Amino acid sequence: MAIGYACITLGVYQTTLHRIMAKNVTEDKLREITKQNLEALEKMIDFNRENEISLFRISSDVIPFASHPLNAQRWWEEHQEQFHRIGDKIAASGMRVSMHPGQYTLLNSPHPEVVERGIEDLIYHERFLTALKTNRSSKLILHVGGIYGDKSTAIERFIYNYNRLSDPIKSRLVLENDERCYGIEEVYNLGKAVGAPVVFDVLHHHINPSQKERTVKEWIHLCSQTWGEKDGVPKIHYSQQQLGGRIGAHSQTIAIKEFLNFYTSLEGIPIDIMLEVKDKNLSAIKCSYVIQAHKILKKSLEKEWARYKYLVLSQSATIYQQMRQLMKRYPEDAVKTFYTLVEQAQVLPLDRGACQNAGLHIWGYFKNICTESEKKNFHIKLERFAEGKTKYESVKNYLWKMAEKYEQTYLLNAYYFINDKTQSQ
DNA sequence: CACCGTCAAGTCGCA
DNA sequence: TGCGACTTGACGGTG
Repeated sequence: MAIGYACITLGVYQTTLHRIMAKNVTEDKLREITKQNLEALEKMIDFNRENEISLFRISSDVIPFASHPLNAQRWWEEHQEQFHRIGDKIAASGMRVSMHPGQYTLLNSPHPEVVERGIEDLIYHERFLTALKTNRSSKLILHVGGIYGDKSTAIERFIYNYNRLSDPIKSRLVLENDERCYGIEEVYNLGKAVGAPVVFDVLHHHINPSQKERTVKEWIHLCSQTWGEKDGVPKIHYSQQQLGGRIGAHSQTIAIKEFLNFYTSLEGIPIDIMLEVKDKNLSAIKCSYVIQAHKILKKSLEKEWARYKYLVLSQSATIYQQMRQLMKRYPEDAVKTFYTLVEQAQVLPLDRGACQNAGLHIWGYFKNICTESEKKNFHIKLERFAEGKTKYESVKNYLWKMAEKYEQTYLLNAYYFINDKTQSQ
């Protein structure tokens, strides 16, 4: 039973994936970005290991233009050493990694060239997971695709092209219900027909339910049976609706209460849960800690507190104090209370006073080591923010640059610096 | 340095 | 018939 997150690790230094635009592509730049992105991936894997996250979706963007004619490099050979090192870390920690080709990867398009590009993309993803020396429980998740005016023909085309795929690809492919075209019943039947396991996506199912009267738990149970022994623990996707967002938009964070209701309703069906949520690793750690609260060491929650504290302080000094006291007393239900307080802080509106206060606290790291002009610059920026003349981002950006310059590792891994305009308005 | 338009790909739905 | 949404934040050009 593992809980994981997808593609991006927030608030962890140098885990950004880099890109290049088609018009700027050169051999050297592709090579450089590939190397850099593999280094970033390694740092994400390190973070997951250090925080006991054993389920992770690797971004398709690690290799730029991976399945595009612009990139003819044999990256899996050129960067073999990096792949092996990352793969060893994954294996050593018992982490399960997956990949999820995007919305442009289609097996059932009526346009042959679209299908061929789709197959190329699957070859890329399979090659990536194999370069990491993962076994076939490392999955490639795929949607069925479009309807093109005639669903049954579209499904036939899917089956036809699925059967053209190589065995290594087929042994990794898993099908997922989507929010528009193919509901779980159709995907389940299709999975049965081609012999592919099925991932049940809770939010997609909610938006695009199948006709047949079955409960979520029954569907999850049925889908579990499509997973063979070598496919690993059956997996589902879980996300929550962003309030006020487009239907199907993923929420900023996973609300613990709602998650626990869902989790309890499963009554211990053995599954892995991939969270699809904007705050990524933050929710993955939160959810996995909350469902096994009694097993969580104080040390682990202290690590979380270290990452959250300035973010909380910038939202509310009161909640910050409550959490400080909580960590001091550390009562029986500390884990759940901790995240409940974090959630309370997250929904508060922007409070310039609290932001200013947090800025000053962080400035404490620099006030005795900085130059006069840095000191002056900071106070000007903070002042301008307090007067409502600039965004908090400009203060944060400045503090970030200072943290980098003076190598304040503690700050470089603080959630305070996560760029997210929606989080603090 | 701050700001903002653009981005490799396919399909669907709407004007 | 053509364009925006989907999703997303980094890139990269401009002032």
